[in-house]
Parts: sequence; C-alpha cells; structure tokens
Amino acid sequence: MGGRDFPRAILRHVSADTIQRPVIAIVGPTASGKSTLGIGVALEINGEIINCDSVQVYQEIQVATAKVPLEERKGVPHHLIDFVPPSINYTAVEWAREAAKRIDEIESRRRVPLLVGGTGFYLRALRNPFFISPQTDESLRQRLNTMREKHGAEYLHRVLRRLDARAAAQLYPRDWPRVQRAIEVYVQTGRSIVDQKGDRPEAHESSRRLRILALNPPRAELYERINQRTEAHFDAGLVGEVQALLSRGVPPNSNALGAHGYRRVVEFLQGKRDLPSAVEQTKLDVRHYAKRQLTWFRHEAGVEWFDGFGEEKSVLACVLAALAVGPRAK
RNA sequence: GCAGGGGUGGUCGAGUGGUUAAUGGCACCGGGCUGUAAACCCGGCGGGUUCACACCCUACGGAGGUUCGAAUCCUCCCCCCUGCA
Repeated sequence: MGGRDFPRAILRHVSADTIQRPVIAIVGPTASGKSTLGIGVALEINGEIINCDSVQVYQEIQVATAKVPLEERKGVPHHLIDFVPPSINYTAVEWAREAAKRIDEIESRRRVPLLVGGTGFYLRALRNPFFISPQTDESLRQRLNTMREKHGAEYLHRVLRRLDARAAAQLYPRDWPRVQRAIEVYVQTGRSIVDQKGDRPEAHESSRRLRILALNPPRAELYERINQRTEAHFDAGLVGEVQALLSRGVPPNSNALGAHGYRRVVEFLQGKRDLPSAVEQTKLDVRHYAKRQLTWFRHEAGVEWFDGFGEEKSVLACVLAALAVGPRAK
C-alpha cells in the first residue's frame, strides 16, 4: 500500500560515490511539498536546485504553476526554471541535455545538484536517454495535427499502418501523440521507430549517483490540498493572466497554455465551458495527474519513499537521515 | 387538498415482466508511457469464497401481493418536484 514496498533494505550496487557525491532527485505528486523539501535539503547539504517540472520551465505563466517565488527560495539557486518562452514547446530531451550540463556545473562548484519536480518523463530522459532522433519538424507536426482535428485520431493510425505497420500494431488507434510521433520518426528518418527504440545512448555519468527520493502523502489529504490550491489560483487572478497571455499572442494550443489551470481557462475564454466548470475540471485534472505521478514513480527503479508532505519537519529529518546513511532502495 | 411527474448501485442517468449484478457518463482504484508527458492511452469498479471454470449473498424508497419469474404489474405507506387551489 502506498508505495513503501521495500521491506528489506538491500544495499547493493551502491557505490561509495552515491553516498559521498550524490545527485539527489526529489519527486512525488503535485502539491506534495517537493519544492519546500527541496529548499530545506539544499540548505542543509549545500545544494542547488534544478527544476524537473515540464511546466515550470516556461516564462510568463505564473499563477497556476506553483513556481517558488524568488523571495521564498532562501538564497538557494534555482536552475532551468522560467527560461523558455511560452510559445515554444520544450521537450524532455532538451531538458535532459540542459540538466546534465547544470549538474556538471554545480558539481564543479563543489555543490550538490538537487533535481526537484514531478515530471517523471524528464527524469527518465536523463537516466535512460532516448534514441537519437531529429529535432521535431514543426511543420510536419502541424500538418498531422490538422489531419487529426479533421479526421480523428484513428485516421492517423491508418496512415501509420500504411507507412509502418509494425509500429501501428503496437499502438492503440486513439493514442494519437505516439501515433504522430511514430509517423514523424518514419517520415524524418526513413526507418521504423520500433527498430530505433533500442538504441539508447549512454546516460550521463551522474545518473549512476542518483538518489531518487519520493514523497507519498496521504491520498485524501493530497486531493483536498489540490482542490484548495486550485481555488486559490483562480482567486489569485488566473483568468486575467490567461487573457493577457492570449492577447499577447501565446498560442492557445501551446504546451504552456495546455498546463493545468490554463487549459480549462482557455476553454472558458473561448466560450466552451462556464467558469465554475473550468474550476471543477481543473481540480479533477490535477487530481488525476497526481495519481498518475504516483503510479509512475511507484514503478520507477530505485526510488526511496517518504510518507507525508514535504513541509513536515519530520519528513525533512527522515530525508536528511537517509542521505547521511545511504540508499536503502533495492 | 386535488392533478401530474418522480424516487435505480459513490453520483448523474438508462432500463418498464425473463441471458439484469442491472446500458452509459462521471467519481474512485489500478496499469502503460523511448524528443508534445501538467500530454495521451488501457483496464477494473455491489459484497464474499476460489489460482481458475464456478459458486453464494445482498441490491432498484418501505411493506405486502400477483406470477414459474418483478427494478419493471397491483395495493397501502413514506419522501421529492411541478401545475391548480
């Protein structure tokens, strides 16, 4: 139950380096207090934080992102946060590349890198790099998006079946992001994605020294917190912020405006739903997301779990104790 | 008080005598995830026993009744909504 499924603390394959020069990752569901815990840990161990959240990378969007304001960072440097224009669609691979660089820089200053954020996919891109593939072809992607909007997801799957039947066979027809990706890979490289997936490049050296610490707060309390935080975002002027972003020309279908909170407000402003339903749907979106994050990290290898919220003093204490002793993960 | 409509599983809502533990949506739970990942998709979902085929129990406001058989028909009772008073 709840992810603490490592009864035996089997210490194996743990190098001395992992204990002496760890790269720490603090993960967990949204609203579990990762940022606070991250700052707390950083202060204790001379750390710097690298954001590992796919939405906090964007500039300009603010109220619903849960970015820690500068004045609350207690002097701990934060990297890879607030640095991508909201109309750009940033990717996991780009993040992983940048993160690796920052890790090196931070360590060269004799400080400890602390990856903080809930995007498991980003972390995986760092630990198990994806096969090398060309940069996204935005015009191709745009064309595929248009096709899907016109004819539906299944239509794209049929297109893929003609191009690359093996890839199509492995994907659900409605799973359009992966179907699109498979088409893009085939068109851009002339080879099936299934033949390339195994070609994973060597991971950055530091990922062997990774300590992944995950927060596991009580589910009901987490959900309650999410609901309240969502209300707070709306009270803090979320709608106005979205209006401003749209009028500034940020595309309504950009990644940034697809983030929780933003997406539903865009729909509201487009007249597709009323305000109360935007609020309720956002709460739901975020709760579902939190649950998926839990699922993700539960199945990620080598995760060390901590029950409770990151703001709790006792949790910080447990984390610091664990860092002093060494990994207890399998 | 009279007339009409209605009370279904956590919720909304189908079903109007028989493969009905009861279509479907939502919630909730679980899972997947190789350059969009705060995206996208898949599965489970009354309870109990079983590895499993299977079996048992409890369910459609309440109590009776009709019937081989009822959520569905009849009677009485309770509650809700609308119209008239």
